[in-house]
Amino acid sequence: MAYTVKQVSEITGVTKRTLRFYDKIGLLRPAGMTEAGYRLYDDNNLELLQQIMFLRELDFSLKQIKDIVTSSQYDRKQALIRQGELLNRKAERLKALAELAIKTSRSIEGSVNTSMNKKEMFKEFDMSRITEHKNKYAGEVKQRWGNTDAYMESQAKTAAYTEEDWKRIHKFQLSNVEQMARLFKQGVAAESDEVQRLVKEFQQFITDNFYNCTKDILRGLGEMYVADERFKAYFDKYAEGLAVFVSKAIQHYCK
Amino acid sequence: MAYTVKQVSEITGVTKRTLRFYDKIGLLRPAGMTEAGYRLYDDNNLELLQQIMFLRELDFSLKQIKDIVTSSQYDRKQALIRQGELLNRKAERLKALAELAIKTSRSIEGSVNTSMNKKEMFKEFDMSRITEHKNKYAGEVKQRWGNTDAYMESQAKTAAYTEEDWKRIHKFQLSNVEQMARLFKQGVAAESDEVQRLVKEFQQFITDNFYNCTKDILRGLGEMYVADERFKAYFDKYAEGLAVFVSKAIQHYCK
DNA sequence: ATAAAGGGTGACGTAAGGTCAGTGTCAATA
DNA sequence: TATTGACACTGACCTTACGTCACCCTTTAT
Repeated sequence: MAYTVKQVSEITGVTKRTLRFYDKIGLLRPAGMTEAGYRLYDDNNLELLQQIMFLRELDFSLKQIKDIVTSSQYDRKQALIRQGELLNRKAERLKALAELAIKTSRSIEGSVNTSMNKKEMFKEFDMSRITEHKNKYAGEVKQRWGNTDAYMESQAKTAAYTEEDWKRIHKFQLSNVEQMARLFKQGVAAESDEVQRLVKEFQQFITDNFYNCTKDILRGLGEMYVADERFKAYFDKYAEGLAVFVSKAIQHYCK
Repeated sequence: MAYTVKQVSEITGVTKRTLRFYDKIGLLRPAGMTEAGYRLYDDNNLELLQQIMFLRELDFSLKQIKDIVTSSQYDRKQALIRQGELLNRKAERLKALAELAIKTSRSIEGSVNTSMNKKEMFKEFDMSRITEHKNKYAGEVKQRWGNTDAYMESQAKTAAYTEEDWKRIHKFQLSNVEQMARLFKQGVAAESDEVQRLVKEFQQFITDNFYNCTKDILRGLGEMYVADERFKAYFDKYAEGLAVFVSKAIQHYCK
């Protein structure tokens, strides 16, 4: 079953522009294209789109949504159940707000001011409880990702690497650490733009060649560089104290 | 009771930046200013802010909110009651979505595809019911505003009209309706250019001689021409069914 | 064969703030 | 009295998630 943009738009209520946008940012890539470059969606696309819409309804940003649904840890069935819970929670918040509105309206006796407590007037608007759970949900996926998953992805990727690839990788790694060492010896701060740029390059490098290196994972690496003697030795070979320096730079970058 | 930005921010959960923004766009002007230019809010400001937050929760745009709360027709108590209803409606939509999520999750049996109907998968996302009511709410205020206001404008204008003016007015009205009747009898469609031109002339005529006849108001007139027996009789005197014809022409024009 | 309907890209616009830089003010403390 | 830290101000630019517009190409129906 292939659907054109228009059809998808009609089935789902999402505008054509939005579909093109989601394609562009890589959130929802159509399953295929015609020769003329027309987008063609399939049933999987529709299922994903439904997921996206649920998550949007819960006010996740598109970026977060992308992280969530592209995680290999992602299990649609489990996700739907969690989403159901969160939607209920949100509904309850709205119910409470509705009650507050009614209650407030009753506290207005004609022109007499039976004024409510000010804080009470805004109590139900508080979103922290929901936000907290949202973060937990977004986190749940990422957390596990960091551990088992990154490793497996890395294994899968590197299995196919040629000698050429490995050369390239070593070359980059060497260049990156040498630049770090140079700046470190020059006394440049770990928080400086130059150093931070190197950290960013490093993160991108890991992502490109091994696994999706999120900030959480990167932070983990940074900690390891000082905690694990082998890594520490590797860095300190270039300059005494470089491990700590790099670790600091990474911590700062991940804030 | 005067509150600083920080205090308001703490009581309501709205950020300082947002408060400044609302001030800038004229949505929530602080009751006073210190000599140094510090904003000072009072209890009325807080009440208004609560209103704003309710309306935001209902996804009204700030512009709409401004229109609503600055309307002369605005009655806070009534508004709170309406808002309570709308919030409940929104909560129910979320409940339905939650159920859909659960239902969808159950339709996934391991890897077996008990696929749901595609349209069903997106049914509950449809916002038209809520949007409709929202428009109604935003409209309600404007409606009354438009009417009473147009009426007063009209009164002011016509008070100064001479007999000469009235003759001119009657003449136009007669000519307009007669042309309508002629085209109608000839079987010309209500959507045709000729008829539409007459409608446009009519709108301009009202605007010039009575009050600013917006499309909204014109639409209202069109509805009245069939709903109100006296108007209906006036038109049907020229030709049986003319009232409906004119009404249709106006509806088409106002799209 | 031609028009209408649908598709494409790219550029620009918008709403509702967030973020940052630079500066002024107030209350309390040293 | 001087200073310091919290709080305030403005203005400029950044961001997200699209809408809108202009302009051009395909597909389908007549």
